[in-house]
Amino acid sequence: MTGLALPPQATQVGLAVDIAAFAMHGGELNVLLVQRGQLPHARDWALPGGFVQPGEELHEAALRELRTETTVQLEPRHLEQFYTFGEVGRDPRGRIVSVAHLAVLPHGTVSVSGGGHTLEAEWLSAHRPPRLAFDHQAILTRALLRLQLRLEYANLALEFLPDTFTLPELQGVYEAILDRQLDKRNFRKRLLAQSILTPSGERRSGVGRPAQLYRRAKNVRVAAL
Amino acid sequence: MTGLALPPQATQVGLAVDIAAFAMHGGELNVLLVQRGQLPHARDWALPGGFVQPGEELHEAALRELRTETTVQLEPRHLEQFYTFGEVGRDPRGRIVSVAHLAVLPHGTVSVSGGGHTLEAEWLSAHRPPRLAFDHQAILTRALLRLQLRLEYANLALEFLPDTFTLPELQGVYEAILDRQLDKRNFRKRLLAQSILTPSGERRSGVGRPAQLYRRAKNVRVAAL
DNA sequence: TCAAAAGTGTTCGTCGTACACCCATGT
DNA sequence: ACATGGGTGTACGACGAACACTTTTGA
Repeated sequence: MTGLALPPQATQVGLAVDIAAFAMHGGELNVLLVQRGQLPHARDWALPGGFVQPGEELHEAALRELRTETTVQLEPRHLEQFYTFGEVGRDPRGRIVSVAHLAVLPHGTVSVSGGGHTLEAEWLSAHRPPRLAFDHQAILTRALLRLQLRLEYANLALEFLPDTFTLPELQGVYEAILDRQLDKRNFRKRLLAQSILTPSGERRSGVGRPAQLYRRAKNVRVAAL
Repeated sequence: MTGLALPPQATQVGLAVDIAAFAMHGGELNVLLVQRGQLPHARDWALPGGFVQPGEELHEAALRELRTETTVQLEPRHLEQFYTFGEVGRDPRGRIVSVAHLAVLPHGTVSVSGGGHTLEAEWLSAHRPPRLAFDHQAILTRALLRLQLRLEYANLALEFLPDTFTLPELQGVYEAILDRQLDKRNFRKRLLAQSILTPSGERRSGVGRPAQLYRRAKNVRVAAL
């Protein structure tokens, strides 16, 4: 670091992050929402988020807000910035620019509750959410688009599931994210052809015929960008 | 707007925009670079950019910086934000977060020269640029990736050309952006099948056989996101 | 034996890719 | 006539979409 100073024309704005955190619950794609405890928009639902602190990286701020505004314990399996919302009038408190992030939380991330400045935190339907504060509906819509894009040519669906899972479960994740039904035979053919799955040898019992369990093949990573 | 104030924990950071502006010159994809006139990185090449002003939208700031740092007259045919660079140490002057934009300038945007705080502005090779200041090489690389993505399923290539153009010229734009050769027959088949082009009836003479001129079909718009 | 969920193959259309020769003009 | 760049068609493989019945288990 040199001793150079910020030039005077450097506009100072509030820098925030908002997080659209997704997880699967009961076959539905859910998004993590908090109920605001402060003005503006007190008692309205909103995406978790908050101001970036000095010296804090953007993704660190996103992780911190997830942990302090909700009681999510597990680390996100995936976290990426996807768009920056900076429209002048988007926040009544002044010029606040928000770098929006998309997070995928692993299976088992169930119990959440409010913390910090929030009254409550809940997993709610991502495709049919309640009315949201600020421009958070626009942020959520864009997050869903990005998630659907990623599904196709990264393998983000695996991040929603535990280590071992069945093909019908994986298909359920795809269907919940795309919000439409898929053909079972085509889905299996396509997924198995990618050879990103290895059968674990075990089977999962329940009602009906037991399903083969799979796990992520070695050397398979989530694609970037 | 209400009288609500920014909460005290709202970190103030410098908010900037940087622009990767592309155009075709002599069959090569060029990017608009400026030579810095100030520290840090004085005399180094950099992407045009600067601080967002109070009450100014992000895309307005990008347009303003293009106009003041260079003498580009024409309006960009396409302008989109593509990533926000906010790493703590990316600028020695302090915490500066930059919303990076991708711009496409139309054909005929040739003469540029420095203005404002820049010594010089030039169109230089986008795929083989000189050494760049700050993290601008990373920004440029990401801009190129985004441009290549857009090429496929928006029709951004048309924005690089004048109203009427020949198919070999359009193919040249594709090849310059993708930085590889394409097959002439396959290219024509694919483009004509999209029915986004209509023959203008005229032909362009020169050396060799005259080429059919095309123009963008009515009702064809550049796709969003 | 029945209900419930898992598993399996084929056909067809579309799309990308590889590949070589003739055509129209200016000099 | 020749050099220069424009224009054309076919064959093949890969991939996505549509579509119905059999298998395995627990109750």
